[in-house]
Amino acid sequence: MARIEDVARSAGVSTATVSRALRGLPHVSSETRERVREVARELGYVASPSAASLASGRTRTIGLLTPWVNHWFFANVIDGAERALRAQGFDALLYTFEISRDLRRRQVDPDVLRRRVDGVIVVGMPLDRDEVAALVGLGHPLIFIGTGAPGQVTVRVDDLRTATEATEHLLRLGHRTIGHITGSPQDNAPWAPPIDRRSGWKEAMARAGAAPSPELEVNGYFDVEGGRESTCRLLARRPDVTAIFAASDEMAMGAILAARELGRRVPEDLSVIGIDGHDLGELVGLTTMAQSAEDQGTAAATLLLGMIAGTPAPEQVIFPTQLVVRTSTSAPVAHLAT
Amino acid sequence: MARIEDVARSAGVSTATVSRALRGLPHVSSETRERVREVARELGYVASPSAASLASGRTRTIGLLTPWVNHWFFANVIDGAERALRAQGFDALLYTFEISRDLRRRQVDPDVLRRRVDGVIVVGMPLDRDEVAALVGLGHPLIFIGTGAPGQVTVRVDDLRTATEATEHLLRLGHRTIGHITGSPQDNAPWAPPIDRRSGWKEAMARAGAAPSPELEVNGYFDVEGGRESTCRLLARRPDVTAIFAASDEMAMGAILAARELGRRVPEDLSVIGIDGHDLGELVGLTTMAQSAEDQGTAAATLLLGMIAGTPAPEQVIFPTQLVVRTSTSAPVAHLAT
DNA sequence: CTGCCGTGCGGGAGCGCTCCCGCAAAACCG
DNA sequence: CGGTTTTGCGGGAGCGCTCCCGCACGGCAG
Repeated sequence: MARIEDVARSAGVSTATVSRALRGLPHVSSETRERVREVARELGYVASPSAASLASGRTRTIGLLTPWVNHWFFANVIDGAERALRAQGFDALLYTFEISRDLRRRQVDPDVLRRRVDGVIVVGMPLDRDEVAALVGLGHPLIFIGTGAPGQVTVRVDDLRTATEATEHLLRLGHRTIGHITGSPQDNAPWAPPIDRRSGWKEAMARAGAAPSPELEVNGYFDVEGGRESTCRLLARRPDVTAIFAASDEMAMGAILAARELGRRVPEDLSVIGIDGHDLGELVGLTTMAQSAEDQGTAAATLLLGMIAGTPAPEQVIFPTQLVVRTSTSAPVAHLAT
Repeated sequence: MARIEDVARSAGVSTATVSRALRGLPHVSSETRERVREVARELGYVASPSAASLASGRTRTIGLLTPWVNHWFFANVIDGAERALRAQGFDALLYTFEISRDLRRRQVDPDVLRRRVDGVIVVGMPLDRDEVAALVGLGHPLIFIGTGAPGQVTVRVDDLRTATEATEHLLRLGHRTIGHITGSPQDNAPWAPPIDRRSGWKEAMARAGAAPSPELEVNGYFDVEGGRESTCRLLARRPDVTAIFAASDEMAMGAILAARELGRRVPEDLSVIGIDGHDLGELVGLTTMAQSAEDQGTAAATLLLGMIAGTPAPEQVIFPTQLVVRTSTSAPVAHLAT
């Protein structure tokens, strides 16, 4: 396997010049650069990343921390981020931290990242104060997507407003008793989407004079099964609920599933709206507040690479959400009748 | 930041002993090992991966090559693989190679992987002969999931049999004119799932005396939109089709969508079966041949780590698929009538 | 008692780059 | 035209590990 010295010898220059030539640094004449490139190609030379990292202290690698990749939001964010990183010659190192219903999530261990990455993107994962401090302690740029952290650069949507609009869509249709499916009871980080989404629902309800009672709130844990099961509980407790606003499309789909099981027609007997713009939303006619996860991934990656290059980044980048009305929401039957 | 020498000095031993002690190698007394560990903890010492890689030639990193991560199969495989890798202290480096309908997929460039990984997992991506040769040329263990390559270790399901069973399920219900949604016309690698799945359909049809005419075959490109659109084409061409076997759940969901648009009831006017066991299949009552993508990812990772450690691996690991009957398949209406 | 092997440990040569410095020659400048 | 900067390039000291080799010492078989 060719080393930089082989290229240097073969091109009749020093290793320093080969390094400069191949990396596009200045202080190399264009003829020399071309000759070095040619020789490198002939020898099939590829610089050793380990050696380069060791010598330079830079790894050209970004750590992607996420609960899972098999959920719509996360998969799309990662797809977008990975592509943007690769376009700039950076590698994406994946670390998952499964969040399950019962088990406490494994702590983020900064030691694993130490000297291994030039920056970190945290995707949709609320971190406690110590974890954030540990990541900051790595001394590399850090960026959050979806879930933020105080004082950290965050790419996200306006959760409060998005939730407000979703709720108002239902209110406008004439619903008064609107249930809300949120995440886990453990979601209590003040900078986490479920909190803001619940607040948006509460505020919109209160403003409309509809009481956002705690009875109308259930935990759906951000997955389909949680949405289904929590909807069953909600409807048993409050059969008068005519509409449900779920904090994610996956939970909204679970709600539709539950309605079907309970013999409630959607939207006639139960309107359902979610947040995300899940690919399969169309399949079930799900009305939703759509966001672009992929764009957020791309933006975060680009921002992070900028920070690594020394460009100051804005503390918040807010992405838009858009109401997409399909067939899972309508006026309540009672309302239609009058 | 503490270096190995700091630990050595502080513990009163040589760097060689620190290295041995911390990595659990023999020829270190247990008292020395404990002392070294203690000192390392106090100093917050973490070995530099770059330096270790450079010196040892091993990176403890695995390359994951996949078209995308935002598709059910791929996301779940990657989730499973990443967890298994991490459990053994290996890192997962993600490389996506978007396969789109029009654009030719970007070639796999082995140079990017060179000296960066100790092994490679290719997830559901048919590679041409040169690409396989290039990856083999890296000199590291290589393993395929879903899509194989001749002579390479592959983790997959029995696509031929799975397709046969899916088709036979429809035949048993009384269907005779069964359409098939396959992938892209460019799928021609003989070791790729779409090919085997089509063969399974053809064979089952032929065995049942139902002509598997090319007219019954459409390209769905393995996504929801492709499934929807191709189903519209198929039903326009052959309105007598009473059932569709799609090579993936995502395409099957597209087929259901199309049926709905065309005013065909599922399953009364059109039965649909897919392959995968997609999380959201239940939502639309999709009958499917379920497989566990996550288990395949875990198995591949475990196998690969074994190969790195020198354990010989079987050339094929076949995972089971299981018929899950839901509400998207039934006897054809005509059949019911008689 | 002698020879041999296993254990515990240290010395130090690499691994393959990057980057600081130094130097000559060319370019620039009033 | 002399001085100053810029450009092009080489030398070589690191970067922080791993691993080969050598050495001392104790146990053990013959």
